[in-house]
Amino acid sequence: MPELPEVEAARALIARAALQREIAVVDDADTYVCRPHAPGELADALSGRTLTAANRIGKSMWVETDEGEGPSLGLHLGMAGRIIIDGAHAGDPLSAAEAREAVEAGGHPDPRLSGDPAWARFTLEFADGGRLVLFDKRRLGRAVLNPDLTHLGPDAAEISAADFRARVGRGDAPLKARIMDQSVLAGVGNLLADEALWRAELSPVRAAGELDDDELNRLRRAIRATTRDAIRLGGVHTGTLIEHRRRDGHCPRCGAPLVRGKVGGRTTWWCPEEQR
DNA sequence: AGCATTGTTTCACA
DNA sequence: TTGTGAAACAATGC
Repeated sequence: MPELPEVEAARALIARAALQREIAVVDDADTYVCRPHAPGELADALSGRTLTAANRIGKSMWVETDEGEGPSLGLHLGMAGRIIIDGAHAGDPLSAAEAREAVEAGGHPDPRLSGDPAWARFTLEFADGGRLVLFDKRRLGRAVLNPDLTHLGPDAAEISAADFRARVGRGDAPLKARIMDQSVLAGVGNLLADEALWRAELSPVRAAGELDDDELNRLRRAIRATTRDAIRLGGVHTGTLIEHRRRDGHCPRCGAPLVRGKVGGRTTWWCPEEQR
């Protein structure tokens, strides 16, 4: 589930709990998660270094070492990854209820994390004995050295209104596919897209190039608001539409039956009455 | 048992 | 050349 809000929570966790700690041991044995690196390459590059800054664009994170003197460590949570540092975690909440619990608990203790070493796909063990773990049941997360982020568009939470209109408001592709294209705009995933389009009352299937300036501005505000709320409430799953779509299948605002279809190759829910 | 799944990359084809 | 859509990737959940 990690989309921009979950990744931002993971980045903040790293910034809060992992910086200024010397790396002693690195487990990079999972060659799929660490592809294209060979086992030992990340360990050789990172051992003895200290993490000094945690950054993010969209769903991609990179952590600097030794004030930028050392290699950077790229981290991606993929479809189901989370970051765990000394037992605290962020990323991939499995449900809205669990996300709320995690926020209320503050320290985020998670019973599922005890005794599941098989799902620790990449580990930094610090000299003080603590550890940072990329925990990922589905193994689609990544840990790489010096990640190439040049193909990413501006972060969805930071982009200016003019830049947003210029980048999103063009092309024949469905609007939803356009805002999920990470080279156009970085950070919007399947659930955040549905929620933001519903809030903006815009149809996911309209051609992106057809939107006028007012509609594009409205969509940008909806993406920002949805992102902000998701960070505050504990994740994308706390979205209003997201919580209603399977439960009763009706629009939470007007009560019309929601439509379920495929847009841009992804399952999409929307209100045919309000989203035009 | 079969289908769906939050993400990204690759490839076929317009 | 651009850009769209499907399939593959790994593994789990319903």
